[in-house]
Amino acid sequence: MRQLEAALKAAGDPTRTRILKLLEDRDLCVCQIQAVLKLAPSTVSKHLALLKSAGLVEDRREGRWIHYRLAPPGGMPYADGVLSLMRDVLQRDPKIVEDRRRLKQVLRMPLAELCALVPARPPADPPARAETSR
Amino acid sequence: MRQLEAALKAAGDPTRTRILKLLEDRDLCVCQIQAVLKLAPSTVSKHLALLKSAGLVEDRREGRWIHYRLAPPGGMPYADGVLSLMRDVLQRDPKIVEDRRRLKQVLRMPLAELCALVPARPPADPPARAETSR
DNA sequence: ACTATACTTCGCCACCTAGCGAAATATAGG
DNA sequence: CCTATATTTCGCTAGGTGGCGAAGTATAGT
Repeated sequence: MRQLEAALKAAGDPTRTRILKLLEDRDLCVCQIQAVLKLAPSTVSKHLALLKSAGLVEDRREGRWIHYRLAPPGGMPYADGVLSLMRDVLQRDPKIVEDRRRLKQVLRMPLAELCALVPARPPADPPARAETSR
Repeated sequence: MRQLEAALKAAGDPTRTRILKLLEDRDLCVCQIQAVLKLAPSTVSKHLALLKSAGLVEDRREGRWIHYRLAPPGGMPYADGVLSLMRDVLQRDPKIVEDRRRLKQVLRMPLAELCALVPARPPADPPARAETSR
């Protein structure tokens, strides 16, 4: 029962729902997900950890990056059911569609470039030697 | 997306999961559910209200009693999916099995008797003319 | 009308959770 | 080893949630 609860709670948060829908098409590394969701890295990381502990996703290190993908069938007992439910759902949801659109753009650029700009800064961000602190 | 979230959150709480599994076999009134779960009436009521607002159950007044049942297909968009997921699941879970066992006993007695003893009082409860108020 | 009964609503409390930024960890490359 | 980068962990805060009891609402019966 705990496991079902974990899977349903994991899927039942809107941010994590968005992550699951993003991962439907392809594996993604944290910074790509972050670029689409526009949330702090720590926040994204926490969501991914929770999804993983619920058995809905798995991760795999690839150099400096950690790629996440939907868990394949046969893992934790209720993950399959929840994942296939999620797969059938929200295909036309505006937020999900918008996320997919943004993902397409994100996938255009190499990881190295992407992660540099991911904190969602306005395009122009001159170094601006701020000597104020210390 | 809000509706999917509501359905998943509704199903993702262990107490509400137990309620949904109880309702699989037959409609039940609040006091029957309460008798099985052994929770305060206000607590059960709140859970039922939440399940209802998520579209997972519906209610129907029957004299003094309000009966709840699982929502039939074709209601809120994601209720069906979540309900059929729930139906396939936890059939052997010890808590669920125990609930079903208790439910069988509860169904043996008429509603009138049941509700009287539901607050889980010790068997003897003398009237004790309390003239204190008014 | 009043009382009793079945439920719901309200107010409260303890706990959990999503978000952030700062600090820690891990890998790549000099 | 040292720096840079990608991700996680930690500490915090604001808001959500499950439990309860008390008070309110609705129906049945007198």
